[in-house]
Amino acid sequence: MTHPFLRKLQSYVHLSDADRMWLTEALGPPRAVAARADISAEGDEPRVNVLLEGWACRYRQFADGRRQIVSLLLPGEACDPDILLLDRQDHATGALTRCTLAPISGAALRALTARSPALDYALRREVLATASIQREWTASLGRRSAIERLAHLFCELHARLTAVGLAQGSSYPMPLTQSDLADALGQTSVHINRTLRDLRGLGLVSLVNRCLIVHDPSGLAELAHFDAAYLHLTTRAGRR
Amino acid sequence: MTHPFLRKLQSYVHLSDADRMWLTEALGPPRAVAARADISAEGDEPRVNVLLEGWACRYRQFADGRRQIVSLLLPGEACDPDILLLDRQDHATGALTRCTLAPISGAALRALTARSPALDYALRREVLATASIQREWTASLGRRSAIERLAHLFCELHARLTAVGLAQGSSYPMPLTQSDLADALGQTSVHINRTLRDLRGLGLVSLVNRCLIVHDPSGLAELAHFDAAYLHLTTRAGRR
DNA sequence: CGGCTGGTTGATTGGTTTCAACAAGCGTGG
DNA sequence: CCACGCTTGTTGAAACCAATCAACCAGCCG
Repeated sequence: MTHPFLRKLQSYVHLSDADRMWLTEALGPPRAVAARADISAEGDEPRVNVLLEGWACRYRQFADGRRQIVSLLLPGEACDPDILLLDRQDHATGALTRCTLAPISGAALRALTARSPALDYALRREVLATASIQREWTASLGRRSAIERLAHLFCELHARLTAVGLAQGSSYPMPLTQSDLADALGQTSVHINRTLRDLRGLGLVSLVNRCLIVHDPSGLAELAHFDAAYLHLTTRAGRR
Repeated sequence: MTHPFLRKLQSYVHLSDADRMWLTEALGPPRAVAARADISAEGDEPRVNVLLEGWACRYRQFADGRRQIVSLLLPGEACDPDILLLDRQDHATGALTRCTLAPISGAALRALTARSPALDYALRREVLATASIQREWTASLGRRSAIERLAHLFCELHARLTAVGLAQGSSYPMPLTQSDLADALGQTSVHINRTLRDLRGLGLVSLVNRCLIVHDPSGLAELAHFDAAYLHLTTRAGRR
């Protein structure tokens, strides 16, 4: 059974059978985390976890209750391996749905990258892609309107989920609540609701049963000015 | 003469004399870039440059002219070394003032990290700090009000400039125009102007002659809810 | 049944943008 | 030398996008 972490890394580079075996062996015993529970808190000792199932996020919470989701973590994604260099985490990680995640120890990680140049490359590239996504979010929050922002996120999620084989054609699971979307896009849930209605009214998407259906992918991409280059997925693997 | 790149890396970890020599030797011949000129464009072949003098930024420019400055680069900072793994840049880099920068080749970089664990650590830590700053900017753009955002940026710049020895006490050079600030904070220059006036009215800062004077550092930090932890500067070196 | 979460809609407020005009500084060229 | 254009900063008035406040509904679960 190929897990999404393999799929994700293979969207960057071809992995040999040995690579795949090593990578799978490096994962510790998976553990489950309840929806809405914290995976790690600010100030914790850093640890590297790979998300095998479910959606999670990095977030910052302010004293007065305001919350900003800083990045979304989808199945097959991990937190930055280099984070082990720090002695305390600078942000919290939370489960948005029920999640299962597998730890990788620092030693296992070092062994992996020492053994396989391909894995080393794939892991570094994952870090670069994460940074690039973070920059794109910065640009979105700074300069895109509400409807562009939401459309852009939907496009991004479509591409990222497709890369790990979790999208069915032009629709995909959408477990986020409107509040979660609001916290990710720097808005209120009320306004997300209205923007969602507008997108529906334009015939671009509909959201039923926690599942997003993109009726007009190119229309959505055009509205959002979406260009998938920043995700750094290799087109072949990324497409399917 | 110690250059700011040394200062910056030493704010993370102690470097031996050999480390300092190796690092200095790794830098190629410095070149000057005019203010407002591009250092690299989207789609360029990636190269690692260290900024020795002047301020620069990473930015994204949309087709309709909207611009978002995604991160600021201060003297002593470099672009992500791992970027060499990619075949095209996903963002543009521009000089905000006249800059001088020195290239580091991939080979020189590999030699450095192979020779010195301290340098390897410092460079990785620089990457982590950059990522952390990027997350903080995301949080700022998403959830902070105009005045908090500006105050937070001023606090951040004070800490970062202090780390490379470019702040004089509680004031520092501020070469950014109000338009630049607007593009960094996701606002219009008109509103930056008004927000600046508000900060001045509160007696927190004043901005004269391209130099920012912080009259009430703790008041400014309190308004911004600023906590320097995310910069990952070691306190001693960071303080000076 | 009652309480809770998540979604929906309307009315109102308010922070920020947009548009517009103008002043100050500064380099350039006639 | 001064006129001119250009950039940067400043301020006012109006328009607008999104937040806030509030009410209500549906589904779910103890």
